[in-house]
Amino acid sequence: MAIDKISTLSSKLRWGELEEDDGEDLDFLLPPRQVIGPDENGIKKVIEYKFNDDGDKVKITTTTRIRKLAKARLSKRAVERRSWAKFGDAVHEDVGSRLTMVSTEEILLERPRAPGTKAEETKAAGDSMAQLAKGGAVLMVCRTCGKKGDHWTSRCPYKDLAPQPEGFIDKPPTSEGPGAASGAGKNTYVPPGLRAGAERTGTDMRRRNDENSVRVTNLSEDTREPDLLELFRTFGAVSRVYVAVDQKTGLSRGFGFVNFVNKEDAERAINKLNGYGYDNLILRVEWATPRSN
DNA sequence: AATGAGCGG
Repeated sequence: MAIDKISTLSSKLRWGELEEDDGEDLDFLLPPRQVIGPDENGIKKVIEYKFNDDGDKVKITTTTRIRKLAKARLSKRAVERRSWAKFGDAVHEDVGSRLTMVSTEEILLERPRAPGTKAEETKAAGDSMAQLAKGGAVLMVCRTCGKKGDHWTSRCPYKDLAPQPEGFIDKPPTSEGPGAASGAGKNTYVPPGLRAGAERTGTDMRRRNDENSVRVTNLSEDTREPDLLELFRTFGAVSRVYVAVDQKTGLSRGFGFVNFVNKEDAERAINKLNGYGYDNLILRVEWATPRSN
């Protein structure tokens, strides 16, 4: 740092007086501060003017080296990166001017999917959009027969006729049939027991067996599901018991259903328990008609 | 007298 005396204040303006006056600041009398550089060597000069304690006007030159110091801390690679051309949002920035940018670029993530299914998906989405435009909701498209707005896959009237989905990748799906139309089963894992050629037992385990459903009416008001189970399980495996309960009052509505795994057991239960006295009432036990939607 | 809830894409 260099300090050069430039001039001495006039006798009129004594430093001591100035300080004691209302702290008046005479810096406005001084030339403005100047900053030169830093140059290519990282040399930066700051020139400022001040009054010293004796009231002399002095020029203070401060010389610092920035770049050199900074460079010493940077790795070679980091220094090299500074010369890289800017790209993206920083393309209009000067080389070396800014090291980081906040990216506003949109990144779309792709869902990994087997190739070839994309077009179908897009098309299906398009169909849905078209339906929405017409004002209809697009819930309920049967995956078995492809019919829209009529039934869920689990209630498809053709579910027993439809070809079962083929096995895993080693067996390509058939190109015709309603199953293929909906794209169901394609590249989808199918458990061995359900693959084509697997042994089929008489009962289809994927379906809830509403077939062996028994309706029980004239139950006393305090009969609950555990009671029904106790009463009916003596005839065979029971898959479900249900007692209709009023949603508001929580009171039993006096009837319920019992589902049997085996039809014969259901039949025997009906024969034995219909007309049977339970609590203080005579039970009615008969086949239940399949429930509506 | 009386025929269930809820689950989806």
